[in-house]
Amino acid sequence: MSLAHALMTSLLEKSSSGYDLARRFDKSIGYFWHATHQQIYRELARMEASGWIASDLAPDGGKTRKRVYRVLDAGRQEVVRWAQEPTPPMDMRDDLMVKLRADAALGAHSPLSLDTEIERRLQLHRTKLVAYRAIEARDFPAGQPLSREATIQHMILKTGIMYEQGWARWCEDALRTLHTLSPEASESPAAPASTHTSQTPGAPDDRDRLSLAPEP
Amino acid sequence: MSLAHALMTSLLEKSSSGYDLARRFDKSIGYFWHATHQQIYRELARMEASGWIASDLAPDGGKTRKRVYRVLDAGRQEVVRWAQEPTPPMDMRDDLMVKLRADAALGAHSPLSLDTEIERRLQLHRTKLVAYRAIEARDFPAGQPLSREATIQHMILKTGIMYEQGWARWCEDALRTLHTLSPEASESPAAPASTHTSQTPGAPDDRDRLSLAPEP
DNA sequence: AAGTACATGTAATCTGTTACATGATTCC
DNA sequence: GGAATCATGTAACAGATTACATGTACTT
Repeated sequence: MSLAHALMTSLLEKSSSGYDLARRFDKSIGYFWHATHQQIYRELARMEASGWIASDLAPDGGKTRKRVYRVLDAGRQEVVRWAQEPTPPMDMRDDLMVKLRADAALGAHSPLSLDTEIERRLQLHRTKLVAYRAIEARDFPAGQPLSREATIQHMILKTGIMYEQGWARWCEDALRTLHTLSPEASESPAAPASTHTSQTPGAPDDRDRLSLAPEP
Repeated sequence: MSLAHALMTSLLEKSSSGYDLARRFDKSIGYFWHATHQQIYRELARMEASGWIASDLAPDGGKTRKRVYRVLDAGRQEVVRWAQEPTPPMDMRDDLMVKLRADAALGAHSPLSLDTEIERRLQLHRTKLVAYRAIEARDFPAGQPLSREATIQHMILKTGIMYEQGWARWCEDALRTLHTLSPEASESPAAPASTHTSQTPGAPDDRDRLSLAPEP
């Protein structure tokens, strides 16, 4: 979550202005985590107020308003502190999961045609995958011994590859499953035409499929 | 993002009060997407104002303040509309990625000991994986023909399994990589003791490893 | 009688998004 | 000279997080 720490990490790699930082962020960490220039400027101002970073005017003789930020020692220490505190893994929070659940809840009557959306997403994931693989081939040629820094960066890149590949495979799988489902849409032995999901009141049917309660 | 739609989906599956919804959400969709009771109450109020849902007092004769929400037709239509509009895949935005980059940027001098954190995360992912697999065995026994609804729910569950498995594998891999790295921490051919990352000013070294710029 | 779980909220704060504003510089 | 892009910001709002508040019902 902490954008400040992500920005400082980027500044540790290279001191730069807000604008440059925004561009660099977009092209590196931003592939995992997008931030607008607004957030970045606001956060830079705050971090400077906290004494984590400092800025100098660009060495272009005042031609531009550019201000170059660098990480101070307090900032460096803060990054170290933060890096060592445990953080929970992110939720996957993907709309597609909810849409699938909605599709299941609404039943075969309402054709949500999620396959179009999944197809679209498949293309997105494949595109990213190709891009990542190109970087891998360019920056981490096989067989070469890598420095500590490069090894870690390669690790990060491989995470992106794993992620996109996982989703691409998932999309393919989902499409297959949906296609086996749609032809016999109205032939399945589903409950006939109960438009509303409301149970008979008083019946405490709390046993959802997919709920994570261990057997009582 | 749209929490409202996620909540309506849950209400479509079963009408319930804010409190119950919060609990159910936590145990189903919440495994992918956490929401606090605050968000839920606020959102319920808004959705009622929009005419998407309506509430009745619980059929317990006013003993409790419980209000049971159900989805109205306008809400149902809104879910359908939303389900068909394209949504971008979520960022992965995982702090671990940034921490790894920080580790690389700070160099081998500062021992961030990320392996402890990764170990911890590995346990979390394994725990979830076990839980998901238990549900799978309970609710989707192999070989049984499933209804349309159950098939979709199984799909969602398999996504969770894929996700946790992917991260668990990643953690194992990362630990191995880090362990090959740490013994010879100071023997690698790294740049010697340049405490600051700042380049000689004027040298526009914009060629970050791991940046996604296609060859110029 | 005291404590836990139920049930619903207000308020403050922080993070994220969108729109608008402004002036300088570089490219054509 | 006009357009694009560089570079920095203000303002307003929407969404999420955390802390606090309040009262009832069930349990021991």
